[in-house]
Amino acid sequence: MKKYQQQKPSLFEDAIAVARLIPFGRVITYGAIAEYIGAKRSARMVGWAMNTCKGDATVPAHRVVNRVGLLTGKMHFDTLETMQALLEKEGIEIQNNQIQNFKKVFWNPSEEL
DNA sequence: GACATGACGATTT
DNA sequence: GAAATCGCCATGT
Repeated sequence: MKKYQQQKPSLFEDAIAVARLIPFGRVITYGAIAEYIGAKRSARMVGWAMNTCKGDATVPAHRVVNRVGLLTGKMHFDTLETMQALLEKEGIEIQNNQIQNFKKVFWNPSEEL
């Protein structure tokens, strides 16, 4: 069995849980998730969590980008265009692997959840 | 069992 | 103000 499925909620589970809550047409940063789950300095783990759950289609990892709106994790998808394509499908403008209206589409769980 | 690494971000020099 | 460094937790080797 996978270790991260432990009964005790870990940063990974929480990070994944938050990622699952990202509404359509919105994005969030690794740091925001980390901060929301109480692991401000663990933005890395959020990305790692996405990697572990990358086989899980219920986790919209494409809506998670780094703090500047850069699609840093696109290389972990099936193809390099998968992530951007999904985001554009949701009405998010992307240019040069970077979200343009990042501030507008940014989803703050503390305010909107 | 120990060492190195990984979708990042903030702090310090 | 820019560059270098630390922190964080889990996974893979």
